[in-house]
Amino acid sequence: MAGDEPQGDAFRPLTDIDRLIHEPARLMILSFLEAVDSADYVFLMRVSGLTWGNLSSHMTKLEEAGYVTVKKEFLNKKPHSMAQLTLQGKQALEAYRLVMKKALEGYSL
Amino acid sequence: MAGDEPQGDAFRPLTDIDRLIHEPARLMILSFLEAVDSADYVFLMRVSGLTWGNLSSHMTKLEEAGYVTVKKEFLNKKPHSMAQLTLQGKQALEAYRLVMKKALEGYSL
DNA sequence: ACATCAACTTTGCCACACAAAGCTCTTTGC
DNA sequence: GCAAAGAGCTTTGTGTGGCAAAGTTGATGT
Repeated sequence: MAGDEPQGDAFRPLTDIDRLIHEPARLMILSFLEAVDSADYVFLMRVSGLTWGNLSSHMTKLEEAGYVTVKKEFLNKKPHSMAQLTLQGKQALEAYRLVMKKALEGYSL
Repeated sequence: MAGDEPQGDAFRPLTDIDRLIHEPARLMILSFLEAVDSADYVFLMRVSGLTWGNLSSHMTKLEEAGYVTVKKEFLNKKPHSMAQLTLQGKQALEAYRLVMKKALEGYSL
């Protein structure tokens, strides 16, 4: 009795897409982190155009999801946050890309 | 003085992506409508897996944005809603796809 | 000493996605 | 022929969440 819906449910890949990655700001951040492997908040802010507040909250969410790790240290007596993509984050990003690419192809009936 | 940001602002296509289309349910609906050119709510509900309530509110938003037109008539004494993608909707969808595809390529620095 | 700036975090608000309830007709028991 | 059920929606309610504004903490000018 698996699959309540009669049929055709294989035709909506977007229904359970990863909302955490789907948010544009976060997709940007993850993509950048994938490219550079490690970056500090100042760089991420510059490159993403986010404010400190938004960047901070997005990073917290990504960290809680286990998609990034953030190392906070003091660099010449100033706080400094370094972010890095985790394996889990990389895999989630890949999965997201697959689903999204498929959805962007459109449906040819 | 155009462009407050020093530079590099060409490197974030996602900042002003169309949020109306970015919503998965709506992207689905628009994609389906593009394929069939015209569909009723029952079909859209089946194919998208949305509830009546959600479909209704999403369609209202799409209509208000001018992305679809909805014609409501009585078919054998029952209400019947037919939706159709507008030119504006088709163009917006195309623009969305371009931005999103670019973003999914990732950033090679 | 006071203000300012850098690097954040926390709080507050507003929009919005989803669910639950409501609404209007029609059809189906009984 | 009348009540209950169902089809086809719309409206209301509610919780999540993104963004901005304010707050925090310490170092650095003046």
